[in-house]
Amino acid sequence: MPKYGMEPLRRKAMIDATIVEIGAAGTLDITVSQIARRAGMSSALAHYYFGSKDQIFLAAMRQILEVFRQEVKAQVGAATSPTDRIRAIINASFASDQFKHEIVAAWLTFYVRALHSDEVKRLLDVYARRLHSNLLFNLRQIFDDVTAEKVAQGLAAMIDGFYIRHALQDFAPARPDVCLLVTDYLDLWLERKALNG
Amino acid sequence: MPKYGMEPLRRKAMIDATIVEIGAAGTLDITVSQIARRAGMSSALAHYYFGSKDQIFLAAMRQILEVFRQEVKAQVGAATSPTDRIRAIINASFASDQFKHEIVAAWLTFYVRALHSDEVKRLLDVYARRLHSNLLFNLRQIFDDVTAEKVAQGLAAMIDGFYIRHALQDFAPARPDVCLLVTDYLDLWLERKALNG
Amino acid sequence: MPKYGMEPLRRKAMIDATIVEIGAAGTLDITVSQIARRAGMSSALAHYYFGSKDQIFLAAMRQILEVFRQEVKAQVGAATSPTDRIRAIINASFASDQFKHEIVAAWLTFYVRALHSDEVKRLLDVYARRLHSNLLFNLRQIFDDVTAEKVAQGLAAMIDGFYIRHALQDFAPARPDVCLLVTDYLDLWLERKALNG
Amino acid sequence: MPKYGMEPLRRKAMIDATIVEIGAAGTLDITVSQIARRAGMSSALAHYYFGSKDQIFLAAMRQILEVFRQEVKAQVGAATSPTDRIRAIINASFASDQFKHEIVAAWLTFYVRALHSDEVKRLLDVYARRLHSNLLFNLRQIFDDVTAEKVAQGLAAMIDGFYIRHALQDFAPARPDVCLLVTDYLDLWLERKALNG
DNA sequence: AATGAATGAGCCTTCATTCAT
DNA sequence: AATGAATGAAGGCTCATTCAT
Repeated sequence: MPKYGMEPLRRKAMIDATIVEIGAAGTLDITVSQIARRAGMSSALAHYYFGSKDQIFLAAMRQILEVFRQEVKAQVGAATSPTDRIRAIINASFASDQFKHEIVAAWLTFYVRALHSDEVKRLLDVYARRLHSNLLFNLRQIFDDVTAEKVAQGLAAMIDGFYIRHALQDFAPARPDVCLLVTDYLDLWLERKALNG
Repeated sequence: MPKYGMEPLRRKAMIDATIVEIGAAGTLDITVSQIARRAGMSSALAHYYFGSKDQIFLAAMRQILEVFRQEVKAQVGAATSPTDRIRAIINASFASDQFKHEIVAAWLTFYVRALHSDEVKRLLDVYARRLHSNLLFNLRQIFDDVTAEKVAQGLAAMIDGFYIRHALQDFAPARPDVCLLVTDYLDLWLERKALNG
Repeated sequence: MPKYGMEPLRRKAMIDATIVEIGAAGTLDITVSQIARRAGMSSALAHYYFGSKDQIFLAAMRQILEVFRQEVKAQVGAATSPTDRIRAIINASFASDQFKHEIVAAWLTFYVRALHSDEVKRLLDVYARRLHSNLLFNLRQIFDDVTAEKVAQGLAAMIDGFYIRHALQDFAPARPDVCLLVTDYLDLWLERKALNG
Repeated sequence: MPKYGMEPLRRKAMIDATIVEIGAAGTLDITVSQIARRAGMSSALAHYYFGSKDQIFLAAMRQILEVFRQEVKAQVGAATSPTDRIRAIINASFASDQFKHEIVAAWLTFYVRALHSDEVKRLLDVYARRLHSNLLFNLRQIFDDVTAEKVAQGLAAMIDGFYIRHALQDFAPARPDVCLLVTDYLDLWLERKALNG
């Protein structure tokens, strides 16, 4: 059954299967065979295309980060003011795609993996820095530099926090409420600014 | 050379070793033998006392949660007003003991484990609910119920968010700054309340 | 881009690549893919031409033996007396081509392979018998039959012995010295014969 | 079925099984499982005791070399003159134990392994150097230094050569004849010396 | 003629767990 | 109480070989 030009399809299938499998299992303790089976191929073929289990995971992570990047880009692109752009970033972070069970599970497992894999840590860092500079750039058009930095940190922490709580706690607020809460954090700062001059 | 009354000491040694080992390895992918070696005993004995690897991890987690509970209790007990008590909870969450590398690593790994272990999930839930009701109880003495709930959610998310960022990002703010940022979130709400009457 | 009449070239390329690869790796533990890559083709094509890995090795071995046969033939052909012909055989055995690292490695690995491959054993046997009868034929013109047999055995053993030592030991004598030592063995017998009448 | 104090027995069993298995298979391409099965244990236990396949092979090789060393020591110890001691070394090299099929197979495979394993090469080197200095020491009491070196090289080569031929060729001379042939090489040199004064 | 694609079989190694002492 | 001994089960990875194109 070998066919030509399968590489991109197989790679895509493996990456998707990896994310689904992590979600289903809730661990990185999943075997290459499991993933390959779900992707409809032999584990040998998975190695043929990716070289090693590590590379499979990295590819999956890259895709998740890339999809997220696109989401942010799209939402931010449609906004016109700094405040709107910040709200767009927040919304993108909680976009429904990102909030699917398996994606959140994947994020979490990647976080853990970052603790002892430099490659994974590097990838996460890229994401974190991009988010940070993105927020900071827009916040600086509203607040002074020191305040902007504070708000950026606070927003990022809140986003990550809700993300994780959503993954783990049944009584965590639902997506729309989460968006409102984070957006409201920005509003609180805007109010303080208005108050203090 | 077996001795009497060793059980509690052995268990304690294993639990401590588990936490240290998780911190050192940055994964839950550590073997019972590794832990046992660090605790100065054979892996067979570890099984004798705990029954299974799962139970070892659960015991370690219970200890971490218990230590945290004590920390909160102590700090909150010393406070006299609702606002102070909330600040005490925040401070306790970022107490230096909790912020040590290995503890944060352990937390993270437990989060992941919660994704597919009901037992772990239950334990985490207990912690989360306690924190939540603790915050809520004090916030309700300041804000109306709806607002209190919002602030509680926001605070909890921020705490978790900073916690994780601290574990993973080199450029995350340091402990004192983190405390200030979270406390400031409470202040923002107090200011809004003062403004709106 | 398939071409006509490629078969002999491809086969030759594979055989040469096999010998080089064995020399480079120092084992028979080399993969068909490695050889094929070095020969500039796909492993699938290698199978197409040779059928199996075993056949590839056998072909390589046949070539080595054939080259050696030619070498002996050429050198012996130029000699005119029995003594000279024997010396020619010795020289041919240590001809510089035969003494290259990869060839010696290949010989050694073939020896081992002979232990459990009848086909390989048969090939080695052909070589050994030819060498033996070659020596014996000439020795019989100098010595009585019993002595000739002894000298033939001794010479063959010495040749093989130096061959192997050359492959494995840093302090083994160099090629010219080896030739002298083996030739000298013949001289020792000639001297004894002269002495005893 | 675990019992105490099994380590030495298990190690011995594995080493013996390794040699037997190499002999039976005629390759180093034997699996740890095969060896372990022949030694009556699980492959996991084999790793428990040796750590890796490589270590198993090295241990087997060390034993073969050690047995050979003992053999030489015993035979040489009983001799009284330099000539006798050299003859003893020759005899030891072809001692019946050393000439068993599986031992010869093991030697050969080790030779090959030496081509790409420094550890194996080192072990073989130790053996070769010991044999060489052993021969040289005694030969120097008979011949001048230059001649002694030549004879030592010639003897060593002959020994190795017959060894290998014995392993591979059906028509190679039998053990007693081999001994005589090699010893005779020494005699040829003694005769030449007597002749030349 | 030539190759990318595909797989089954197998190997080394690790590990949680149990058992005899 | 404590441990060395022992194993079954699995997992990642490799490779000769075959198939579709």
